Amino acid sequence: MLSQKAKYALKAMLALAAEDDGDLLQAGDIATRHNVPRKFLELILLDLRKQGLVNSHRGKNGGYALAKPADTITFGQIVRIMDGPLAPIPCASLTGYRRCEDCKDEKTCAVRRTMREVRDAAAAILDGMTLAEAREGAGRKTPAL
Amino acid sequence: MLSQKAKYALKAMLALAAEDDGDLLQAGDIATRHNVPRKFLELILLDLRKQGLVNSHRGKNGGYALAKPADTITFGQIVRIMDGPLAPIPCASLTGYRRCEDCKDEKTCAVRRTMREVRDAAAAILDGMTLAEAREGAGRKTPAL
DNA sequence: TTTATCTCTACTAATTTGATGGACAATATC
DNA sequence: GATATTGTCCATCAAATTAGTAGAGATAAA
Repeated sequence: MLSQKAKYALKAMLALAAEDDGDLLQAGDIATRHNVPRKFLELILLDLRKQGLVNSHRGKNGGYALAKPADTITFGQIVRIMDGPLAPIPCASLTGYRRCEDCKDEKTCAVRRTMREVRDAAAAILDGMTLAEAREGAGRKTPAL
Repeated sequence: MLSQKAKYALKAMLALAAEDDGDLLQAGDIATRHNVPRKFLELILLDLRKQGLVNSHRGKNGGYALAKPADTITFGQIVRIMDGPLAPIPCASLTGYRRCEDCKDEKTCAVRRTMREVRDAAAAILDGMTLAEAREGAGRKTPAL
């Protein structure tokens, strides 16, 4: 399950991706426009900044902007920052591998094998989806003529 | 994330699938062999029985067996019983659709579109994996000669 | 100096998860 | 029929996670 936090993060990043390069967007604006609790969103943006996905500017007329081009930021990066590894089970994770305490033989475990497939499929989709692509697909900032 | 409950359920169903048809396996046996807390496993098996995936027999020499052929029971069925819908987010679910409260326009929502893809990919894998297949892949009951 | 904004820490209420314990019901065997 | 064994069912519980909220402080523009 995707947490609310991750969902809000994706929406916020899409909102930032919709801005012209360098334009700042304020937490309050994003919160209002996307029905996200404001203080909660601030925590999320803070995380995203610490992970280098957004830049922030304090003080009057402050706000946030993407730290990198929209076609270099993927859903996968954002989801992992918020919710951790994509794999349904830690023993099937690449980025957060952890052995199952109760597992007798990992090599032949059908659960693990199958969940690895699920992980790979999810990773292919989420790591392949950039903010830029998502923005195009969703309809442009300036509606088509 | 797959819950412990779902993981245990998959392991238990695989254990039952490894038995010869009709042979009963007791909760205690499964629990011991797969390092699953016994009472917790009983709850799981009860759920699986209520959903028609296993049969049970009470009293001495009682136990559980698959209610249907192993090639007609999928990981998808088991996981849905334990953890609910496969979709990462309810608005992308087929079996458990629920609108996002905060969503302005579902049709153009890139988060939803992408999570639907993830759901479809996961469903394809999990609904395609039967207990029979998993059993073959994992090595047979009687080791190869 | 004022005001608007991000930053950071701490806290909390509700829910979910992962169990455990015990009484009861059914079944086989002696 | 008594006894041992097994599933059924209900209640409870501790720990973790989730989804926020509150408020003081830092920074920058006007």
